[in-house]
Amino acid sequence: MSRQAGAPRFVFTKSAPPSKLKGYNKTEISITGDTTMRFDPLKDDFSLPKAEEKVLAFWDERKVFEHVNRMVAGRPHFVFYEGPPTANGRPGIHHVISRTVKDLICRYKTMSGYRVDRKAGWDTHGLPVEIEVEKALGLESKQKVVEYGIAEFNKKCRESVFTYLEDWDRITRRIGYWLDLDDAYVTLTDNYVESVWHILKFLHDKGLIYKGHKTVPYCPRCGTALSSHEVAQGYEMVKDPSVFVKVKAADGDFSYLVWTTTPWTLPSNAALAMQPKADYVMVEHEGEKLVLAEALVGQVFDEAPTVLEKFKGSDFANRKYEPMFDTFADQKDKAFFVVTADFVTMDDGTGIVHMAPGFGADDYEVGKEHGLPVLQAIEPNGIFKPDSGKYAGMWIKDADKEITKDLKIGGKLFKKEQYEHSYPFCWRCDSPLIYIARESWYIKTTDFRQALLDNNNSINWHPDEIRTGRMSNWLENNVDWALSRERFWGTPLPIWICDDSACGKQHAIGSLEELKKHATVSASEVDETLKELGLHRPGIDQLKLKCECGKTMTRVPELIDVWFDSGAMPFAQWHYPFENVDEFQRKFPADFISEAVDQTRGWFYSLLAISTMFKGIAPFKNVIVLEFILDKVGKKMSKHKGNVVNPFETVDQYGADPLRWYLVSTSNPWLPTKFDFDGLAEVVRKYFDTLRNTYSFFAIYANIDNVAGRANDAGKTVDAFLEPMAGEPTRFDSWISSRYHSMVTEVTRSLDRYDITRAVREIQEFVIEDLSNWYVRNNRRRFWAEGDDPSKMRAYLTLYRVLEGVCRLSAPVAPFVSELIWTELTGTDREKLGLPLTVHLCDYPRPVGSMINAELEETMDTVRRMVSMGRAARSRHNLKVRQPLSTLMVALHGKTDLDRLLEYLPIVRDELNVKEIVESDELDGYVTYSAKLNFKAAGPKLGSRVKAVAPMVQQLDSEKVRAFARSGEMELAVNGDRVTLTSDEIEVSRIEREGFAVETDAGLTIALVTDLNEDLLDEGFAREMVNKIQNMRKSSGLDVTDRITVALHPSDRLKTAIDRHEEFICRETLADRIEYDVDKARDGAKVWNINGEEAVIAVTKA
RNA sequence: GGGCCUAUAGCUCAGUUGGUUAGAGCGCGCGCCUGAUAAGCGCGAGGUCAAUGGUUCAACUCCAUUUAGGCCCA
Repeated sequence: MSRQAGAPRFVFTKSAPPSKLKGYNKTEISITGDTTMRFDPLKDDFSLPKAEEKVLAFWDERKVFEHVNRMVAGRPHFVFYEGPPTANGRPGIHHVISRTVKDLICRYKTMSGYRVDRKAGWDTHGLPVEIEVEKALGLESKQKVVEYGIAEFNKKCRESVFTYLEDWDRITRRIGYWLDLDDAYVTLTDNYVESVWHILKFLHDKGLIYKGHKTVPYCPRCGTALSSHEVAQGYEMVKDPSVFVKVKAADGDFSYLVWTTTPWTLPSNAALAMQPKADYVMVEHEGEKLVLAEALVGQVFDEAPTVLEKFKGSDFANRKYEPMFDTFADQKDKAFFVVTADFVTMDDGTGIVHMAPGFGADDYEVGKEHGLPVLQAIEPNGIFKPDSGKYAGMWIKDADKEITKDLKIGGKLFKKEQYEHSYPFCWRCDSPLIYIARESWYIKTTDFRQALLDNNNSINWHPDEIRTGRMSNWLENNVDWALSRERFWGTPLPIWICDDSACGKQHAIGSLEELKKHATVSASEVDETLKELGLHRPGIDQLKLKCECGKTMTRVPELIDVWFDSGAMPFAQWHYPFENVDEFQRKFPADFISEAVDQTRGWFYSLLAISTMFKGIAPFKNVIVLEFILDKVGKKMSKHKGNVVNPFETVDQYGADPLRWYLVSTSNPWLPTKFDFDGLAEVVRKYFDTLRNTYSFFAIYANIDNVAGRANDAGKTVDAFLEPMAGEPTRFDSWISSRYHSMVTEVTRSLDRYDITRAVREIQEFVIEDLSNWYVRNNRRRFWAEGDDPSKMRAYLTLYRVLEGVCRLSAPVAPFVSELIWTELTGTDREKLGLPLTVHLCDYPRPVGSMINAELEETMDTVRRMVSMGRAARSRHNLKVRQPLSTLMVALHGKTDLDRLLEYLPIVRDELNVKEIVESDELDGYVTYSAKLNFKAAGPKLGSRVKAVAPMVQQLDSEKVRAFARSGEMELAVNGDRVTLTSDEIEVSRIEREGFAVETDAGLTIALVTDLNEDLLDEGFAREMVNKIQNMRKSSGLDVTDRITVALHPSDRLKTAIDRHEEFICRETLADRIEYDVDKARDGAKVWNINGEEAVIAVTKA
């Protein structure tokens, strides 16, 4: 969207005549659209979500993100890596928290003087993508994909990965996550793949990539092996058949009792395994002789059978048996005998294990030792092979039943039960996984175990338990990385093997250039072959290499694990080492990353493993590990539970800032967060409304004095304009400044430690409690002063500075509201005045030590406590604050110095509406003393005598405690010993005696004198009158500055009071005069009961 | 089966190196205040700090076991 230079976007209106706007150009920077020379109070029809949209429009129009990036270009780098999501699913609420955390840290570091580049990234390969496309195309198996055509299929995959790109861009933008989406790294690009190839070649040429024959968890439906972290995601409790089979010995008149939970593997049986050291027995059961482990007899038989003979497992070694099925009858010479193996346990079953080396890791290993054949009656897709007899073409789970039935018919079934255990299913398609011996490529990560552990320890994990616990455990149990995948859409494994098996040479290709150099066809033919899909199947498969031996080489058919793609991003995002070598060096390793805890074995591991192997160091220094977001009752969010929170709707309703604030303030991001809309609404009410109202208060009064307009006329910032007019700071001003800087200390310290929640809570507490509920509340009157009263100007300046600081302080968390209020506050021509265009370019507040006055803060605490106690005393004695009382008596018990409090007593006087405050020891008469041992102080000194001393102290009578309170020392006899206790070791408390308005708290007792005389009553009536008139002003819709006329018909008692306080009443209510001819029927007239006296009151605009 | 985390008021969360009266906000009841605030203030009800055992003068806190939930690994 472009517009002509100088063309105004808004028309100047009403109270801001152009003549007053010399050198001012608020149109350039107005977010709210209020172009007048004033602070927009953000009142009335204010809507947070709408205001955020305006901020977004401002960011867009002024290209604020790009502007920020330009302005910080010369600064030191703070390196951030974006973990790439896949855009073939919709973004959810959990993406909002992860993006909030990332954005927050990046904004904080930017404001703290760093340059933070925020390169986006997209993960575009892998099985999840293929599954989606298969579903869309209705392809049910790998074979169907081949029939459909790999080229067409992969083209669809390439389109699919950006299906929801628009949603992702939209949520990213809407929640204010500043990310460079235009310069994203994309794992499917040739440049990216080429960098990955470079690393793979590096590893291959170091001998770290090998081809193994291993038993892998394999999804028959997806047609691929799964990595361990994929398998882990799919465990479920299921009931499987548990069958006990009688296997006839070939050399004796008995049967081995064999147990399995996978009957479909029985036709692929090659041997039986027994524990060599364990005891076995031969028992007689229904006329048959059965062999099983002695330890398991009780579990297998309901009634103990007769034991005929005892053996050791080793006694059966190498003894032949008759195969259960004739599928592999031709293997008779090599198979079907008993082996002994240590892995056989006595935990369950019969102690005799059915061995199918084709379908089990232990079976395979043991089989290799004993030279057993790998018998596989089924295809990897879970279907029985055509030559496997009657089961041919049958699905394994169906075959379970058939096989069991056949065993029964053949008299070979001993018994059949259901067995409940946890079994892995494919995390994508939910098919049961099978363990099957496959050829697969591996990376020897086990060679780096120690380096991985060391590098892991160099990382600051938040929380630290991940480093010491979960990640360390995982690394200690590291197994070689199963790299290859037998699929279609992914980075091809760049290894070519000579077609001549006698030669068998392998060649890993590390670049496109190298590929062209070694290809059997010309460079341009290579380009032509790869034109359509780049470095992907099927084009890449067609390219052959020339082998040194003169023959041709063919690429292996496999792709690589998609985790390798994302783990290679520190390098591949720059197309390193082919380009951007400097860029890479500046940005490796990362200072900060953040993802959810499920990435421990995913991205966190793949990053760490690749960087460790390739560069020897950890690829990131700090990481915040996020927990999941659960629903309100703590259940995991999932589509079929219908408890998924839609981030778009949530943001539209509540606003992005409250959502961000809520997510990071409600609990630490590394704890599971229970998402609750009520909590979110509370954040809006408690924090955002309070902050906005505090700002509005400033805006309303500052506008009455035309502060913004006059500052602009003077060509000054608001700050610089107010400063010379401001009087000396009051103690209140100094206090709020001190509190502000103390809070900044806490916030920056927390953020530097990545303790986001702590920081946000500090800000929130400060704004609500200190700024709004104490500073503004107690200083309102100063804002009402006429003219350029110095105290008022100081109050403006103080409040202005704190608000401006809070905006900068909260900008990383709440980027919209901060921007909105900050631009309003500084709303003259910021750039001309040397201010940044946006709050996000400001320096982050740093505490100024000289502004902090700990003593002042402590004293104010006491004052607040005093007020709070006074209110409690009034409340309990039913004394309204509007009724003045003569005297507040205060007794300070040593700890606080009254001299320090003196200056604040007017505050207390106002808050509690008393005429005078006196310090008095006389309070002793109003209270009863009691004492309690201070265990923390006295415990270490007294040790086990605590138990004896504590009740003695508690039982001291009021007089003794009072004496102690004065002397500060006490001697007690404990079991013959004399113990001296000092004032630190005993807590004295005072309890109000019946009939007095007394409150007491540590170090402080107050008493209200509750006697009322005529003068006090008169003043009480006058205050009531003011209150009623103010209420009527408000309800009749008068403006706060309108002058009024008051018409009254009071009782005689009231009239006396009004006469004596007429001036006070008029001043407080902005009344020009009070008339005494009120017509009860007149519009707006109301009858009030005032402390038992009646009055008719009417209010009209003068 | 193993590792890590979590369990505190009806709800969401604090709780320092162990110290006896376990706090806050929301919600609830009563009262007050209001010339910024859909706010605020005061009082009240509401807790076997998941359970059991141990260490200690003293345990929400440290140790062990158990239960429930979460994540990860088998």
